[in-house]
Formats: sequence, C-alpha cells, structure tokens
Amino acid sequence: MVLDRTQVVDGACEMLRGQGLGGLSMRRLAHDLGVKPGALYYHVESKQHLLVEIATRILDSAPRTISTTDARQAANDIRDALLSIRDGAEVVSFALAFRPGALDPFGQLHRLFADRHPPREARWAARTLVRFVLGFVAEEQNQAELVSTTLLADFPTRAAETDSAFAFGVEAIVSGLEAVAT
Amino acid sequence: MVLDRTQVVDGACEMLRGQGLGGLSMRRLAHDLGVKPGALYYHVESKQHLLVEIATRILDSAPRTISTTDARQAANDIRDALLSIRDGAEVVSFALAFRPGALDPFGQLHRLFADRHPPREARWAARTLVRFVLGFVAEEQNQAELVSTTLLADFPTRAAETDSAFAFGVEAIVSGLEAVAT
DNA sequence: ACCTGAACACCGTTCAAGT
DNA sequence: ACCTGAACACCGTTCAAGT
Repeated sequence: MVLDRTQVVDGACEMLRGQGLGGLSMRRLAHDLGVKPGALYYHVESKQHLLVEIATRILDSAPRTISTTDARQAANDIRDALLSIRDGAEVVSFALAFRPGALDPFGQLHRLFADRHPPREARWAARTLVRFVLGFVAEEQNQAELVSTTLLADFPTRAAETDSAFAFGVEAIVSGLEAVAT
Repeated sequence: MVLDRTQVVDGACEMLRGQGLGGLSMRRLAHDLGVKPGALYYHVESKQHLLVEIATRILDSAPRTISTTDARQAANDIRDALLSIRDGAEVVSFALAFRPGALDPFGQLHRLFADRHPPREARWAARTLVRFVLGFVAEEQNQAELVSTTLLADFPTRAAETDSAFAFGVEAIVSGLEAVAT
C-alpha cells in the first residue's frame, strides 16, 4: 500500500483532530489507512513513539520566535499551538514525560531565561512556565470535551474567562520568576 | 465474599502502591480480591470513579492546615501527600479533570488567597499553584519510574535538586501572585 | 521491502443466571 | 444482596509467512 512513516503520522494527526486521544488507536488508524494493524509497526516503533512524533509537529507549528525576548509572548505562542489540535496539551505532556528534553518548548524558553538567571535556575524557570502552560491548556481542552459530551453546560462564563485567566497566570509566574532571580 | 466498597478502594490503593497506575486494572484487582471482574461493579460504578475515590484519600492524607496562612506550606503538604503513593500526582490530576472541584486542595488554597485577591483572581491563583504542584510531582514520579525501568541512571544530581527546584517554583509563583494582586 | 494472517496477552463493562 | 459465567467490544504488539 506504499505506506511510509510520514503518512502514518499524518493519519494519526487527522484521527486525533477528529476523535481525540481516546479515539486514537493503532487498530483504527490501520483501518483508516487501509492496512492491517501489524503493518504500522513496520513504519513506527510503537504507539508511544508515534505520539512523540505528533507532539513534535504540534510544537513545531508554534512560531520560532528567536527574536522574542518576551517569555509572555512565547507562552502565548505555545498555548496557541497546543490549542490547534484536540488534546494537544495531553499529547505533548505525555511526550515530555516519555522523552524528557526531546521537545523544543523547553529549549526555547530556557534561552529566554538564561540571561536573567544562573543556568540551574534558568532550567527551573523554563520548566515552571512550561508546566503552567501545559496544565492550563490540558484543563481547557478537557473541560471542552466534558462539556460537549456531558452536555453539562456549567456556567458559560468560563469560556470568556480563559484568556484573561491564562494571561493572569503567565503574568504572575513570569514576574515572580523575575523577582526571585538571583 | 463479603466485599464492600471500602475494601475495593483499599485493594486498589495497595495495588497502586505496588504496581503503579499502569498495573492497576479492574481484572487484576478482582483477582487479588478473590473475586470475578464483574463483582467489582456491584461496589463501584467504574474504574474512573474508583480513581476519584483513591485521589480523595491521597489528598485527605495531607494535613488540614486551616490555621496555616502560608500558601508555601500548603504546597509542601500537598506535595508530600502526592509523593506518599506511587503515581499519586497522575491519579489526582485525572480525578481533577474528571470531577473538577470535587477534590479539596483547590478549596483549601482558595481560602488562603481569598483575602489578598478578589474572588475571580483568588480562584485563578489557587489553580495556578495547584497546577504547578501536580505537574511538578507528576514529573518527579514519572522520572523515578523511567529511571527504575530503563536503568538509564541519567545524572544522579537530579534527585538532590528536586527539593530546591520545588521550593524555587513555589516561591516564584506565590510571590508573583502576591505582586500581581489587584 | 512491505504487508497479511493469525495469534498472544491483555483491557473495561454488562448482565442473565445462580445462591 | 452479592457474586459467577460468559460474553461483547475492544486494546497494543509480535512474527512467521506470503508477495
């Protein structure tokens, strides 16, 4: 079926977009690609490696703002990238846990903090901000899915609040990190 | 077999402690309790509800420091509770996503921020800190498991760094939240 | 090189039927 | 009331064998 690694990852992304992480299985993916499950393992080592590949793509879609000196801007860019695909934050979180340091948002933010902080603290600072962004967006996306499935409308105020809640958190963390700088 | 809900949750906790979240299945749990899988569903609605129950127990083991005015102390207490059982942070994170607001760490921290912040911000502040703690400990516990299974010793410096890294993050966030207070 | 067939070792959940 | 038997509808992964 002239399948290759890129097409497998493409298919997986499409599936993630449509069904979410819970609906993304190797068997379903194989079926959609017109192939038997075993065939996928000729192109990809495991489902976990496939998820790391997807995570890389998600983060690569964020602007490579080498010019940006602003950690606030970087946080916003990463959030947008995560929001661009269903369960994006969860996928990236998994990838970060599975292959620590393999992804880029750390590297980018690390550079931003490297001048204001000693190396050890710069690492901590970057991780602190990354964790906030990942946690925030994961909650955001999970809530969206809970609302859509449970039909529990909750308070509709929440949706409007998210942007300012995110800005509030980023501001607090970034300014806090600056203040704590040694 | 005179089984009841409490014993099911007890068994699940024990299993979590021994095998981790990946090794905790309803079928294995049933086997260990000397019962067939279907029997569990007479006592517990689903695996997800069971996990929420476990999460509640984990957080209840944290000191109810009503007296504490210090968010830093509360963060430390929550961290200790999460660390007391394998994959504790992951279980609590799931429970928080599945039943938002059902757990207590939010409530406790919320009260701490309620005097320095307007209600909306107090909510955001509490969530920001909770997210940091959960993310930090999840990473901490995942890394421990990766190291133990992969035998990839990494740099052994990491283990010694975690305490100060946690303190650094908490300090930055708490002082940042105070500074941003309206 | 690339894929199928077919299996292995699992899952969570449901539900009639037994006691 | 509490549990078993047995099924339903799935998983991820492996690997001989085919082409």
